[in-house]
Amino acid sequence: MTVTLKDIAERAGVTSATVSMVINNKPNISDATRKKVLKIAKELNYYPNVIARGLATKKSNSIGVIVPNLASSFVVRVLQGIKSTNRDIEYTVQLFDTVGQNESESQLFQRMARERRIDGVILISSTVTEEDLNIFRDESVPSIVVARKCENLDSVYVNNEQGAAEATDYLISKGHTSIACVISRKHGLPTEERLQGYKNSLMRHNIAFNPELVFDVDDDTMPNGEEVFRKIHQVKPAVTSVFVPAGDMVAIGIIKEAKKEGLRIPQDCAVVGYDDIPAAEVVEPSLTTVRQPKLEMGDYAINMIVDKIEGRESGIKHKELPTKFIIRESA
Amino acid sequence: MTVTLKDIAERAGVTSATVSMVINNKPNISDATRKKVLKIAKELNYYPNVIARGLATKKSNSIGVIVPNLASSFVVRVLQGIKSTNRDIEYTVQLFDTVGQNESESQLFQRMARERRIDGVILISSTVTEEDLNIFRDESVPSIVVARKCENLDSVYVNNEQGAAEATDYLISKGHTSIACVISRKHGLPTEERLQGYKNSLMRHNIAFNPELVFDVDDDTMPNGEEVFRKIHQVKPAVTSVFVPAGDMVAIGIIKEAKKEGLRIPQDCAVVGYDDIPAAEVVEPSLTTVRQPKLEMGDYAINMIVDKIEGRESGIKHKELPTKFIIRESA
DNA sequence: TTGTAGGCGTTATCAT
DNA sequence: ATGATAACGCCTACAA
Repeated sequence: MTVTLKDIAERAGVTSATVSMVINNKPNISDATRKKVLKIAKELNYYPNVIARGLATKKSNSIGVIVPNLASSFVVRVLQGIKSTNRDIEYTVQLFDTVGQNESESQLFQRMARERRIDGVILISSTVTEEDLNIFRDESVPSIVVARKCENLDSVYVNNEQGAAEATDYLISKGHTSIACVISRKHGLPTEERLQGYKNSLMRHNIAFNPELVFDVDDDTMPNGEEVFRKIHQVKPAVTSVFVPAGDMVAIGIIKEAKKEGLRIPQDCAVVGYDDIPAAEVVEPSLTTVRQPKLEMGDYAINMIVDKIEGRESGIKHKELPTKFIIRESA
Repeated sequence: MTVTLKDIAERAGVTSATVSMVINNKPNISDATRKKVLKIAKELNYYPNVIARGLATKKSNSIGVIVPNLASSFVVRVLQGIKSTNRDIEYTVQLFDTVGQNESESQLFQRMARERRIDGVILISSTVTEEDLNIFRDESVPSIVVARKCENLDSVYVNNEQGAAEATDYLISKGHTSIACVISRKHGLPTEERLQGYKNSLMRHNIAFNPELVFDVDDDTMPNGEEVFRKIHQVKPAVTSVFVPAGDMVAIGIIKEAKKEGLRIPQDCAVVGYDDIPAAEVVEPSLTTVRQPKLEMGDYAINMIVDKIEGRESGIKHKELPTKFIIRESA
């Protein structure tokens, strides 16, 4: 049988109100009853029913994390950051993904908010539209978006422009002037920022931007990288390096295909990826890439959202984290 | 303002009881009121408060997933399986990990159950003791354990013995008689099973089991693989192949180190891993390995737990899934 | 310092 | 077919 406040109250000879106050560490309780109540609670192995508590307090004590796709190692890594910080926090994490769902992120969010399932949400998604993000602001549930800069919503993101510029700078410093750029257009804003960083770097070094050196890919997969390199390889005069904001798996595919076609990396063609996934260290030559501080983003996001929920913060906050350029062998 | 049953009831000129019945699709409601109520609900953008509902029905409509460590790609993959099946299911997934926590899996489970946070739990963990698992059985909340065979609890797992035997068989069929085996003892039962499969295979082929060819490693990381290969390389007479139940990252480390020491893979030393992680395709030569049906395990687990929660299943069920031997270049 | 009483939003059991 | 009413377990004024 499940034990409730009332059970404890009866045994202790007090009312459930008193027991409640003891359990919640409220002041103005005599030491004697406090001790007695706690003792009995322990004996009975009492745990408060969080649902009843939630109804009374209008809090669910849980935070929703909405992710586009658990298959993405980026997303998982941010989630790890969230969870490991979440350790010391009394909120439960509810996980939602939207891939293959008929509900959009914002619809899902709205429903969760209205159903009072969650006290706040962290949205990890680069693909929502600005318009959709407005729904997040309109609900009375705090939310923060990760990996995407966003004017009128809390957000934590990296400086993609700078990360991409740094990578391009590096290639240029190695003497490259013909640098292909492989992006993933459907990933929206971050892609644009990275592309801009690439352009900025070229411009700063007086290298003309050539739209024909920009290649588009659908997803961050190895086969896509292999395929795109075949196209890159046909460009005349030959490019000597490839920067791959689309992601490390594409970059790895490019390396594989380039080697297969007899090129030496990085001598004949240098490659720089984006993300720093585990496989980046495995491929040969190992992949030079732009690392995003994923754990830190998760960490910051959960702290921020808790502060919001508990009213310690108000107003819109933005946190920009730096990328880190990881030099390995491929460039 | 949040809209409740009562709000709808007032506008519709009925009581909240009636509205409740409409919302829940109960029979014996006149078409007229049903339509009217639904219309108003829609206008007001009503969503039921799941917490209040939970209190009344004594159900939280959520399932806990307890994982040892989100850093493990195995765990994440199972989680993916859970989530993608979870799509069509009205249960919410709450994620808990226990790494660095002072609560054990079973304590956490007990608390979640008693707090009525969850209607059922999926435990992905190979490291809990049999004893601890008893706590799971004792609570009145259904639970299922993934990746670990377990007598008196529902479970879904792979036939590790067979998977390991198959891998070993393959190496033997390639003419190897001196096969090192790299395990991770701290991972308990599955490790033992894999080791047993390795032994069985040797025995069936009349090859003496040599304990000195068994190496232990702490975690599934590349550096651990590199380190252990240095030891393996010192064995005289030289081994010609390595089977790595400890996991693919260790196997990849072994390949790297072996190449560094001038060996050709698989000619001088064949390597077989365990898990089939993404990087297995990336390493050169690509890694022959034992794939576990992770998505399927997740899929089965969530279906099973929902069936249990809803009383469609009772009694202890076990599901054994087959491993799949993936032949690539490293063996 | 403790008890009383009402409410949180739903569901469910009886009546009507 | 619908309405009253009492749970569900906890919290929180307010009263004593």
